Amino acid sequence: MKDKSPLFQRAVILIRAIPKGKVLTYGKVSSLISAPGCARHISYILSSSSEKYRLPWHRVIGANGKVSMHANYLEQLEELEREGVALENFRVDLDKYGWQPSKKALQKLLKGIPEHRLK
DNA sequence: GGCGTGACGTCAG
DNA sequence: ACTGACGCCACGC
Repeated sequence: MKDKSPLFQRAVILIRAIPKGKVLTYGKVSSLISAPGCARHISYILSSSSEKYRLPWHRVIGANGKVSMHANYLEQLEELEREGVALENFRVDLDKYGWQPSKKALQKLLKGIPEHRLK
């Protein structure tokens, strides 16, 4: 994906803003940046650019709080536990650890970055 | 410009 | 609660 893409930029900013000890799901990320349905794309961003942009990629998990299986998922489990996120059998309690940014905070974060134009 | 693909989501059984 | 089928959509070949 091009780094210029609004979808990409918004995703990167949002992911970087996830507080320590909190998590977001792929679907939540996509809807928060006004690109619902693009959950799969979030995964692409993480796998391709988490190093480059120093993303806290371990704080992004699948629906229902389930950690996705990927090359570094073991590292992800360690990171989460280190931040105090309890894991029970590859799962996180979203009610407890799910991040819910306020509308205001969200606006501030994404200020100046155009929304991705959905088809 | 068509076509397969993915660190996903949802729903049925 | 778990599994599989199917839907999804921008990217990249």
